[in-house]
Order: sequence, then structure tokens, then C-alpha cells
Amino acid sequence: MSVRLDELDRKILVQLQQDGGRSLDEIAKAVGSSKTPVWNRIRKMREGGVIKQQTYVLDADSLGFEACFFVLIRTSEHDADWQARFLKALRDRPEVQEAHRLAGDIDYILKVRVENARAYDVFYQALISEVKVHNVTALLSMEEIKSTTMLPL
Amino acid sequence: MSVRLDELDRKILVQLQQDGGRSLDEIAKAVGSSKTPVWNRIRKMREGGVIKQQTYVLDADSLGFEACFFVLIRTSEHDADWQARFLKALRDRPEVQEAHRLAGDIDYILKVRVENARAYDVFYQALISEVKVHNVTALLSMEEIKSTTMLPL
DNA sequence: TGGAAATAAGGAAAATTGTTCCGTATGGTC
DNA sequence: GACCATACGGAACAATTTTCCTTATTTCCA
Repeated sequence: MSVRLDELDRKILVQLQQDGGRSLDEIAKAVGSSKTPVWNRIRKMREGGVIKQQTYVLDADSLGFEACFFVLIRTSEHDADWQARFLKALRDRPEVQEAHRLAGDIDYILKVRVENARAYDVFYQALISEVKVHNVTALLSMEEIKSTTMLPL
Repeated sequence: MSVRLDELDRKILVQLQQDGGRSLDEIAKAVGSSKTPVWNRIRKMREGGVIKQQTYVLDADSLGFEACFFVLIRTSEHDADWQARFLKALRDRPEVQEAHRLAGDIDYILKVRVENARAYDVFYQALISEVKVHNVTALLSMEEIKSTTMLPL
């Protein structure tokens, strides 16, 4: 059962994405409605899975995560068992912030956040000892120009 | 003025990352403390920039964003003016969820979320008409295996 | 080691916010 | 045009956040 969204729903989502700490009163005023409809719509969008989660975004640098790598992976193995183990390994490793299976030449891309280059090597060695991969290229981020989870509504 | 974090601070951050909707009472109980110290520490970490923002994460598919591309960019131009215009273009475009300047061969990587392949092409054409880039490779995501903003504390 | 100052904790009060309830309005259907 | 279903706005209630105050704990210096 999917949720059909109207203009008011979208306005509410914009508010929630911009600042998840606003009160219902503030949101209601911003979108030109009142508390009850705003509250009901948020609840429905939560239950319908449009809103996945509510979270706090932390500053990686302040917490000592100064290195960010994008990892491009090619593999020769494509059987179901190998893939299941590979996906599990990625999901279990907290350093992996993003993992996507790709179309084309390169099979997977990861975004990995670690303390430093040495910590990346530890991660890398651990990963390739768990599952065989054909070719790995690591791209080191020098500067995070932009980072957001916002969808353009 | 940086914030020095102790074990209790870290426990609180873990709770906030896991679920940004928990009440102070719940968090206090989970970390083995009471409301006031938890509240004071959250406030300080906010002011100190350790906590960057509080937000709601939405489901891209539910909202019609069914295509996700990682874009690898090489450029020949490296002067300050070009770079300033390029960064501004990236920050201004809401489709761009991530943008990093890289070390080595490839100069930039972007993560771009759009409705479909057609919308990506519109984005791409608009971008290269704004700023000259030498070489662009787009990697299309077939499956989002993992996506989180959590840092492993 | 003793003692004063600074810092952090816990509990309770006050203020704000979230949640429910209900009467009314609105829109769609036959 | 009447009925049903759905959504809205305002008020009442419940829960949470925020502040305040008192008590511990720690730190630092004599």
C-alpha cells in the first residue's frame, strides 16, 4: 500500500528535511496548516515508508574520521553464494557508509569513512580476506564539497 | 574551541545516530545517566559542531527518485576561477547529494539522484554547459546495498 | 593532606511540545 | 440533493523538553 502525496505532504517533507528539530507548530505555520493535519500526515508517511528514519548527522572530522575513500570494485565471481557473502560483509562493516551494485564495467562502489589511510588499509585487507575480488581502485577524497541526504522536492 | 568527548558523550551520540526520535528519558536510561547531563552534553556537542544537524531521511524510491548515478569527472582546467564556478554549480544543484574533490587521476566524484535516466541527461547537459570538464564517466547504480550517515563510534 | 573552587550530577518545577478528541467543514458518489 | 467518507481546526490532555536548584564529585593549590 503506497502513499499518495499531495502538495501539503511535500511541503511538510521539505521542512522535515531542512531541519528535523522543528516543532509541529512551526511546521504547521510554515506550510500554512495546523497541527493535526501535519501530525496525521507525518504519521502516515512514516507508516507508509516515505519517511525512513529520523537521525542526527555528526561531523566526521570532529570525531576523528579524517579519511574518506570511494572504492571501485570489479569481480570475476558472480554466483549467488559469493554475492550473499559479499553483501553481508559490507552491511556488517560500519566503516562502509554506502554500497551500490552498478551496471557496466565496474561492479560495486563503496563509500568508506575511516580515521586515516592506515585504517583504510586495515579495512581493505580484512575485506579481501573475507571475499575474493578481482580488482579494486580506491579514490581518496581531499575535500568534501557537499554532503546531504536531502531529496529535491 | 573544540569539544573533548568522553565515554558518555559517545554513548549519547550512538543513541542519537541510531534513532533521532528517542526522548531524553529513553536516552538517559540507555546510557546509564539522567536527563540533565544528557541534555547538557547534547547542547554542548551541538554548539561545538560535533552534531551538525537533525534531519529526517526519506525513501528515494517512494518519492520517484529511481535513478542514482556516481559521476567521475576529469578536468584540464585547474585555475581558481574555474574551480569556484564549478563548486558553486554543484552546491546549487539539488540533484547532487555528494561531491568530493579527489586525489589522483580522477578529479571529482559526485553522487546524483534523479527521477530517471532522462533526468540525468538533463542534469548532465546543464552542468557541462555551465563549466567545461575534460572527461565524464557515469556509473549507474542498480541496487543500493547500504546507505547510512552513521559513524562507527 | 586539607580545603576551597569549579564542574557535573540528580531531582523537581516550569514551559513547551506532542498526541488525542471532537465538532465542523469539504468533497465525492449515487 | 442527501449520504458517506475523509480531512481540517481548535481545544483538552499527556508527555517531553528546558530550566533551576541542591547535592556530589573532582581538581587544584596551599
